[in-house]
Amino acid sequence: MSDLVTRLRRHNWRITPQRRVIAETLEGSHVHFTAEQVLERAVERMPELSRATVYNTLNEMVALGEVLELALDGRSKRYDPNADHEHHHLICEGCGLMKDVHTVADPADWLPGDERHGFTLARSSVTYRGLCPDCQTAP
Amino acid sequence: MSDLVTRLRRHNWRITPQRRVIAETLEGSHVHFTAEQVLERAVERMPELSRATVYNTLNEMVALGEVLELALDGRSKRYDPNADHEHHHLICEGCGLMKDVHTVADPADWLPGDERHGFTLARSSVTYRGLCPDCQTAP
DNA sequence: ATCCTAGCTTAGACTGTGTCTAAACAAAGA
DNA sequence: TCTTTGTTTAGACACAGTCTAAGCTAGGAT
Ligand SMILES: [Mn+2]
Ligand SMILES: [Mn+2]
Ligand SMILES: [Zn+2]
Ligand SMILES: [Zn+2]
Repeated sequence: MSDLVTRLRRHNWRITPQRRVIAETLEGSHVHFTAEQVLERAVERMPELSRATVYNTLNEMVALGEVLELALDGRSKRYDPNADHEHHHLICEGCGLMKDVHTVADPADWLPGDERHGFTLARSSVTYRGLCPDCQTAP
Repeated sequence: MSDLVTRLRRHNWRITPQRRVIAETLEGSHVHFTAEQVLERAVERMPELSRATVYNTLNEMVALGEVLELALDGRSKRYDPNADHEHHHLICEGCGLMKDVHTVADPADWLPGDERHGFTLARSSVTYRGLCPDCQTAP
């Protein structure tokens, strides 16, 4: 049913009712929810669910590498269940709309050796900002 | 003296003593300070300087386009006086060290037309994460 | 079946980061 | 000088997220 739940189960991590609801909420139609948005929606299915559990669970899923944590503006972090598909983000500066996008090559290839300062590279992410079609016409 | 101050002056924006101290602090040897770090250091030169003025001034410099605001983790924003030189960032996941880096091409070229969802692109930024030389040996 | 233990969940207090407000202050122009 | 407009200030406030201490499971051992 939930692909994220099956990925999580592989880490032999206990799938409690709370964790299941949180994972399934996160994976729903719209992605890139904030923790508070996950709570809001998950509470509809499990009214006694607590804020602390949502934050704890999201942090654990990030630590397991099955969810991405996006800190793209200075506001709430956003959580992305799509951690098993390499992708980047395109954000509308007008309305905040966020789309997944795919680049034609690995951004790491665009960083020459003499710009790496002896670092080992683990991951790269690209953020594109602009205006969505709606915000171009009605600014 | 301070290149940032001369850039700011072009916007016919009043350079008050407070704003000068903030701009010069931001432009000092180490870049990518948080607002609190700017305050800490600026207060050494102007003890009566207030926290509100630091936040106000940094936001104004960002709005003028002369300072970049970086929200790369979920913690404090960082302020980058180097807004007139296109560059990206390489961050150590061990110690938080942040280096400026330059890519061999414009990241906008890596995003094909059919991945733009009708957006107009305004700016692109790449964040590379990994381990710095120190953190590789002493993890 | 019962007990034990480790892990999970909870409410609410707490912290860090940033914004807002209202009043005092400063500068520039008439 | 007087007026007007913009700037600075202290502190209250708001938001996002973490921590704590207590209670609650679930599963294993006996
Ligand atoms: Mn995504
Ligand atoms: Mn920089
Ligand atoms: Zn938009
Ligand atoms: Zn390091």
